[in-house]
Amino acid sequence: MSLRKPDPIYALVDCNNFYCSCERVFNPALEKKPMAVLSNNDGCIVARSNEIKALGIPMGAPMFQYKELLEKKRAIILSSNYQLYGDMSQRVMETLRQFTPSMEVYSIDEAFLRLEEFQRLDLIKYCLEIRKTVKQWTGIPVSIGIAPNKTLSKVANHIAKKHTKTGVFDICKRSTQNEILANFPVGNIWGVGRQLSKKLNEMGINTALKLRDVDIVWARKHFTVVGERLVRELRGASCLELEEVIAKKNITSSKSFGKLVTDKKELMNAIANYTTKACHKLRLQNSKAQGLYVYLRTNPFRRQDPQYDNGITYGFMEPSDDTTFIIQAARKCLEQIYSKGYKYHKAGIMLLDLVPASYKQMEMFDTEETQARSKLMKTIDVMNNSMGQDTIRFAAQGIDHPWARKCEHRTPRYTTNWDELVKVR
DNA sequence: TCTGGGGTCCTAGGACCC
DNA sequence: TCTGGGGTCCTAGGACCC
Repeated sequence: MSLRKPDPIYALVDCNNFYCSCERVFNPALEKKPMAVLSNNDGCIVARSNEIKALGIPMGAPMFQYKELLEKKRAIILSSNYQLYGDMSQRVMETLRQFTPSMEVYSIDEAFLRLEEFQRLDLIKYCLEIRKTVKQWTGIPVSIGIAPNKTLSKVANHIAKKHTKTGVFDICKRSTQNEILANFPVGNIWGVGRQLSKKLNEMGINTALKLRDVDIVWARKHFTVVGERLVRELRGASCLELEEVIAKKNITSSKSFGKLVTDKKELMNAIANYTTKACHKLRLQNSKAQGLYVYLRTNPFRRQDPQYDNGITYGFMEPSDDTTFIIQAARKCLEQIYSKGYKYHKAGIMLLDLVPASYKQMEMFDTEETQARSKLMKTIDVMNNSMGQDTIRFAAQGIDHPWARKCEHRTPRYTTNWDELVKVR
């Protein structure tokens, strides 16, 4: 009897056209119709139904370039509804957890599952069951790729989505790998972006199979450790681990404005809002930040305007999760980088070098005041969580937000707002 | 007119130390 | 005129992902 741990088996579960599918769950009339979901400020297309993909509209395309075509095709255009998608994502992930003890939530619509424990079962059948359950419990269709590592599970998922009726594909067998990789464009591999793809193609390496079979030392020399790891994974070794708990190392909040902003007060207002949002997230993951980065920039697409792009970091004496303190720090940063006369288009903040909130406090800083403030933050979070975002706000956030952009086509937040529940007549 | 937002990892190069 | 070498830490910037 061998006590050796079985080799890993990964399944990548990926929701099909996730944002579109979420919308369709609550409005079945959208089914089979061409539809797209726009980025935060209705600027770019960030989710496309199959019908839209068929029109050749790429991911991330600026809306204004395709407006005419979309209107002609009578496409349904929606603003993004992140509260809805976030909530639906949680439901999908909870469902997936029923099927394995080890899983990594990789993004809002993807999760890696480890399935080697279930090898005695027919894994394809098992995945079909997963797929059916997710659909039944949440209404969201998913595709599943089964493989010996993450990179190949991405390949398998791609095949599952595009070339199967079942939505499940297994690439564990060597012969299957040979066949699939030979026809898989190198640029579609996870981790091969535009630059790398261009370079590889120029070298004549245009399929995943060709990349798999290059010399490993050569791969390292030309494409660093990243390239070496890629090649190893294509060969079937598992180099990227499952990361079950991922505490973020930084938290960002930034947005481009609805109009160009010149006024320092308005900028401070926006920055206070971003800071508040980021601090809330920070406390949600039980972290504290050790520093802050604040940046401002003009619109690089407006060639006619003088350009400005500047940021500044601010280190804290002590890790903090206190919104009031961090807003003050952000104010100091803004004072330093604000320059009069520019038309600003975007501002953002980043909470840096996060550490666990339990991180040992230096006694001199752990005063009654900081303890009281920490209690205050908790109270604010509890109230805002139960009564809605920004029920309690900080003065610096301001009341009017003339810089904010609208989302003109947002659907109701069916699952998270009492006022917006689905009405059954 | 209109071009997202939130992340990670890796490398190169400078500063600094002995 | 000669002008070390190795190590670490930090930061900026590039590339990639969803």
